[in-house]
Amino acid sequence: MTRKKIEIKKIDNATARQVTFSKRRRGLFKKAEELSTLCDAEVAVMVFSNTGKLFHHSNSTSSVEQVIKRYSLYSEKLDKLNQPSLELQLESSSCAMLRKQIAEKTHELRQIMGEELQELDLQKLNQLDNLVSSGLRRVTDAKGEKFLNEINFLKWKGAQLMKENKLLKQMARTSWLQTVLESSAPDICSSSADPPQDHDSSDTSLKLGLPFPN
Amino acid sequence: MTRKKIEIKKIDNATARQVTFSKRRRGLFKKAEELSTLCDAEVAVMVFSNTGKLFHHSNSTSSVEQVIKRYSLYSEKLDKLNQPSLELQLESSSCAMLRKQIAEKTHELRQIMGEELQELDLQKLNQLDNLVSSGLRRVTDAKGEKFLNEINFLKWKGAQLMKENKLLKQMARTSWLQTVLESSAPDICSSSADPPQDHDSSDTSLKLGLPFPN
DNA sequence: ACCTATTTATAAAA
DNA sequence: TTTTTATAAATAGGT
Repeated sequence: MTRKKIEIKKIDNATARQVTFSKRRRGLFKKAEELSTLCDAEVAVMVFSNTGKLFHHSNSTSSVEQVIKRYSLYSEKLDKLNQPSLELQLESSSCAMLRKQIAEKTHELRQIMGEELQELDLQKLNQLDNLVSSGLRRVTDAKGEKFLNEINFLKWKGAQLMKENKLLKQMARTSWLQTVLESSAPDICSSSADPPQDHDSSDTSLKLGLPFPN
Repeated sequence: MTRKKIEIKKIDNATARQVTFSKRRRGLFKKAEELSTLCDAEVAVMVFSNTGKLFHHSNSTSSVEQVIKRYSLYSEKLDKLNQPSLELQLESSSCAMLRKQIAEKTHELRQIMGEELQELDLQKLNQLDNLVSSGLRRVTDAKGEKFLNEINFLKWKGAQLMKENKLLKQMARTSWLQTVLESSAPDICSSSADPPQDHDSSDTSLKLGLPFPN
């Protein structure tokens, strides 16, 4: 654009092209800077040379990254381009895989619960039957064992309480006797004879096998 | 930059600023276009006006998005900015949710198959037992029905084949008789008496209830 | 990288 | 916004 007007088309001479690239790139960045300063605008410029080298510029108050981020808010296309990029692709595909796995497991669960069986052939049905049977056997066994354990524990606890109770009863009688012996008033006998009866009733509940005396 | 040289600082007059913004923006984009054409470069320019409006430009052979994508390959920062952005965040959290769901379903399946039952209390175990029982009942029922259907179908098919066979036998006898009557050589009788015996043997297999005569 | 003739961009005004 | 126009800025080609 001086000495001679040039046509705007690719410069054939590689050296000339490189020189022009440098000059005009600087000019472009300068113009960008001026625009952002004069008009209080946010400007970012990205340039890749034909050799693949990257040059970029943005106004001092923001980075190219910030401008790109802001740009992405305006562009639906950018999301589409970014989505299948690098780890996002993996993330997305892993998500799809996870969904598939869930679908499979859900289906498996349903078949085990006796739904959606039409698609299975005789052999598969038989296998499923065996599978669920063995599962049920294990669950039932576990249940039986746990119930037995619980029952045994309760029985043992009952027996313990019964023993304790017996002991307490004896002690109560003894202390009552002592109280009687220590005290010189004979008329107390009839009124303090009731408490041991309470002990008896709670003992009865234990003998009937109820979990707790109260 | 004509009529009067201006200082490069924010233009106070809003109208003048808007005019300059339009003109210089166009100038910037033109310069960008020229640079890309002359030097075979990839150029993208993004501009946000102080009012928040977006303008952008890129050379005709590529989009701003493409340039941003290429730029992001050079910038580690960009990934960090894009990763926690919009739907990717959702994607990531949904991924976590999906993983959780899979873990739950897997656990459920294992418990149904009689594993990892220690954590269940008596009531839960009983519920699980009932659940698996009802599932097994449905599976077993489905299996029984399917087997019966298959057996009935095979029986019916066998009966059909038996009928067909009988018919073929009759036809064969008839045609053999005709052959005998038509031919005047009496010594053929003994040698051509064998084929009907083959028919008989296949009949026998059907009568025994084997699925197919061969 | 510098020079400079010439083209381009653009500030101010309409 | 766009056009006009005088002038500043950018730059092609040469060194």
